[in-house]
Amino acid sequence: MISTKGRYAIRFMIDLAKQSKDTPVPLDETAIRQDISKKYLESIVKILVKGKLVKGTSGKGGGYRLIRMPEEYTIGEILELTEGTLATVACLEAEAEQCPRKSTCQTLPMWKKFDNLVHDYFFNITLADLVNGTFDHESA
Amino acid sequence: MISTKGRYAIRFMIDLAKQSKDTPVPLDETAIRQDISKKYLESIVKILVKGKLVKGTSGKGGGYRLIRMPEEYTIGEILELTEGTLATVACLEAEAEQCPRKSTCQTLPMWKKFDNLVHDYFFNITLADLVNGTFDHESA
DNA sequence: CATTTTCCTATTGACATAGTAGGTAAATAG
DNA sequence: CTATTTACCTACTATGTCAATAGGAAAATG
Repeated sequence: MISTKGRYAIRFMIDLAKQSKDTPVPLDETAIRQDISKKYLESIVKILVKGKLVKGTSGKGGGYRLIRMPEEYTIGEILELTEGTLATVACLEAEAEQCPRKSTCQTLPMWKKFDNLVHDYFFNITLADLVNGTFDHESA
Repeated sequence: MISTKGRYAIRFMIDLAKQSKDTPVPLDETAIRQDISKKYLESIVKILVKGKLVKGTSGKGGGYRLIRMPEEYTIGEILELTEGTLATVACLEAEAEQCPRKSTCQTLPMWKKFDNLVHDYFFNITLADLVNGTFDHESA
């Protein structure tokens, strides 16, 4: 399950991509436009700043802006950063210790293949795809 | 993220499929073989019984057995039952109320397509695939 | 009737989710 | 230089789920 953290983060970045010409976009505006609690969105944006996906500038006339072009962000990296991991089962997480059943486990191949599927899906969608609505057309 | 509930349920059913000739398999044995806490496994199996995926018989000589042939169970239905849902985002859950942003949401198509992907994946794997290790060979 | 087994209810500790509250620091406009 | 706007930071809370554990009641067999 993908939580609001990841989903709001994506919507925030779409909003940035659409608004920002040159000037940074204040959080208030995005929060209102996207109908997300400002305080909560703030905590999510903090993750994006730390992860160097967006840049914030303080003070009057400040706000947030993207660091790269929308085409250069994959949805996968946004989700991986905000959700902590994109791994779908515990035994495939990066920090997971080796499972003793690993060599004989009859379910592991299924999880591995699934994990690849998920990974491939989200790392092949860019922020630009969502902004342009390109995605909507190419999908079934 | 798929929790132990779903993963243990699948392992439990694989175990049943492998053991059961005619006699029911007691929970103790599966718990030991699969190295899962008996009491915890019990709570998961209860869900499977209620969902009519397995049948339990009490008393001496009792235990659990599959109701159908392994080929007739999909992993999708096991996961959907034990995990409660296979929906990957809240707005696509069955009980979800209509999102007001639905018509204009630029992320919804992505989630929908992803949801279909997940659904298709798990509903096209049967219990028999895992038991036979067929899955292992056909996968990358 | 004793034993084995499932079936049922309740509780627990740890953690995550989805926020809220209240402030400090930076930058600009007047 | 000061008021205002904005990001930045720490802490708290309510609710829920996860992964178990505990203890017994009911059913079935030998």
